[in-house]
Amino acid sequence: MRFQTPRGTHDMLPSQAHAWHWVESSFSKLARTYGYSEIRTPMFEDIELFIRTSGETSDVVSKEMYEFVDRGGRRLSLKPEGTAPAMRSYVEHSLGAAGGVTRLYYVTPVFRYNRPAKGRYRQHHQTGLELIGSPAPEADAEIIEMTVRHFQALGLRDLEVQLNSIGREACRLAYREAVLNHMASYLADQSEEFQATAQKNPLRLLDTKDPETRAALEGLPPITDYLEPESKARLEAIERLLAEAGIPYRISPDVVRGLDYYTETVFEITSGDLGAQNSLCGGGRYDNLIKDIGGPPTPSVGVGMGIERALLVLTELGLVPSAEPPMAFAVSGVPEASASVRSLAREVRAKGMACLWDVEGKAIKAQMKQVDRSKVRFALIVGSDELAAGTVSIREMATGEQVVVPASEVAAWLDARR
RNA sequence: GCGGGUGUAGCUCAGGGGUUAGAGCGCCUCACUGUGGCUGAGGAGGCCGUGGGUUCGAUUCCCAUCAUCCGCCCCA
Repeated sequence: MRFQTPRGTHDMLPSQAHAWHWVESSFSKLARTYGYSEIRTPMFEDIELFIRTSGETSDVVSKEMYEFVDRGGRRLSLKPEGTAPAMRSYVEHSLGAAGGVTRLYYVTPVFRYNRPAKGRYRQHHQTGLELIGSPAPEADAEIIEMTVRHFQALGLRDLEVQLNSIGREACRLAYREAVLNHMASYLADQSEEFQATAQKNPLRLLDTKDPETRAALEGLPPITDYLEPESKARLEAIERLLAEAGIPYRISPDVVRGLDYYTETVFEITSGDLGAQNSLCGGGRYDNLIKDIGGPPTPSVGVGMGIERALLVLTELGLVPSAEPPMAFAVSGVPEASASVRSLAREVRAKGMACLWDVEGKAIKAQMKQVDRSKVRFALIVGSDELAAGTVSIREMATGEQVVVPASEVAAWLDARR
């Protein structure tokens, strides 16, 4: 019996590790420059946390959670998104007690039981940002700007933020009526399931790709026409702030998001290089979430960014930098040189440079082959001549040039060339 | 959850109802004599995804299943 990764999951192989480190470290570095601190929460939570926040009727909760009952009878779910767990922790540990706003970032796997496709996996990974405790539009803009800066730092250009506001409760109720009235004759011909969705959350209809539904939506005023004055002012303020930051954006009435906790601001960034799953990130404001899970009313805004999707685009565009080659490989030309090679390797490593060697003590030819394969920059060769003279022949693999250096100076010699 | 494509060597892929299933790349050995790459000569490696069916005979045809890819839905 041979085993393979469960459906929709992937091993992160050694050949891909540096690309992941690159994205993650670029992200965390950026987050820290804005004053964000990392938070790590468990891989699973009380399932009720997600039902309360994302909403019973959301796709994520209704059909995509990895839920299970543990041996103690607790109903749990692998985390399907990053915000609710972070807010659970914020409330549980009273992270807001210090006063002012709280800025958090995270890097986490998330799990959704959906059908795998390009850019859509059952376990994928997200980087995320949460700015907790401020109703200011400057907070919304900071999150959006950071998201753009993150993708820019990785080398992506031609990014366009798709921004929208879905208003507060009163606005959404009014808009729901408007959608249902506008679509009444069209809906009458649709399946019961489709009608039920339309009743429960008419906003879901707006981002459809079905041409007939699109046609039926023709002439429907955007939700932004129904915004309360405060919401409208917020949206306009965000627009000004983005313009000030030089960030291209577009108001997209179709962007509505699939999680119920969003209020007012929602946004996405999409990529043409991704196919059907073209969203690189999604975020927005969630002013009621913390209150809904038992915390104090705490207006907040955040974003989640997909690492796999970013890597898909970056790979497509050839923007993933190649891994830095190891510095050296210590080769023993004769068996007696073995101890010298080990001590040489130790000295190089002590200076913080990578140095490999052949634990099996193979013939020099075989070792040189390993040197070639391991893509190191320098081979440090100790044969009988070098052993007698207390020297090392250093061969630069790319050019074949070779110099003789006193053994005691090798580490410094390499250090000067990195 | 629905529709379609694809599963043959480590990788990318060809093939085809009938004795030992192929290529390129990769891997191993040897030659080029303290030293990799280049070249030449050898070699290893496949229950043709899995289970059933049709057939004298299946890796090839049919069905199922699993995986994967592309759409739909949804999203990261």
